[in-house]
Amino acid sequence: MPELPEVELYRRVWSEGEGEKVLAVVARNENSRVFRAIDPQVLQRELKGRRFVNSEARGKQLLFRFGERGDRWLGIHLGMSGELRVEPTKFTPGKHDHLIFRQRVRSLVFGDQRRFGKLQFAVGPEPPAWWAKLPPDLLSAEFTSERLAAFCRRRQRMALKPLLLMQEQFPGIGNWMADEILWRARLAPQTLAGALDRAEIRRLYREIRFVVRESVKLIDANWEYPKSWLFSHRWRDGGICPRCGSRLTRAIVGGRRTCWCPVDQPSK
DNA sequence: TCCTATGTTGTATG
DNA sequence: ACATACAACATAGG
Repeated sequence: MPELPEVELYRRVWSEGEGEKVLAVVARNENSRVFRAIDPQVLQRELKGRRFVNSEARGKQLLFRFGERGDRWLGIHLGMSGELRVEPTKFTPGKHDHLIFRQRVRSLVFGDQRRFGKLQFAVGPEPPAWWAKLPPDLLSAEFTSERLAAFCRRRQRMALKPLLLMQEQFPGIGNWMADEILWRARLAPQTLAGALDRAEIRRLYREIRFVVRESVKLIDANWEYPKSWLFSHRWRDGGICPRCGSRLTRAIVGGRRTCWCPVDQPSK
């Protein structure tokens, strides 16, 4: 169930194998939904014997580059339950392990229990179109508060919670990050995007950037964050706001589980 | 048994 | 055509 920082963590896991060849490509459960966009046999033919060059994460999307010319591109979206692991060269794959790259001293494994994940592949000198057309990174100069304001105007009837989950504008933001951002910006999740004034847009912008930047910096191996964040208090009923001590509210907003502080984030 | 799940997408509706 | 809402996808765990 990875969001931006967890996806980046997974990228780093596989990066241990960068610079080394893929000796064998093992695709299992070939009818699995994770292969809906590619033919696993093409993957085997095109990547066997190729060097794993490098990798990049943008939002929840991952891109892995292979080949002496760097012209083989593997895209991975982890969906709800995807994971990337490193295992010994010879290990017995589990039921949910769909793709394995065997290298000299390790195996790179893609597993996905619920199979909402998606693999993509392309050959060419440049990153493929589905990668190049991804929206600007939230920490880039392209993501400005003016851009955020324009999006809020266009989606003025949408509540902030589902708004922040729209990957076309907020790549990498997921359910917990959206709650964290709104809590820090002191905005109720049901607030309509079109109702924000200039100062509120500014706050939302600042906290989007803060949560993206700091979560990547602070995430640990257990996927945990400081207790001063909303993060660890939002999962179960009865949680307490780590800022003001009030009882947190949990409800479905925009179809998704949402947690907020009714005192710090009052409805208008 | 029933309910839940950190995501995306296709379809229906206005 | 555009914006919005929601079921569907597949599976395991509490």
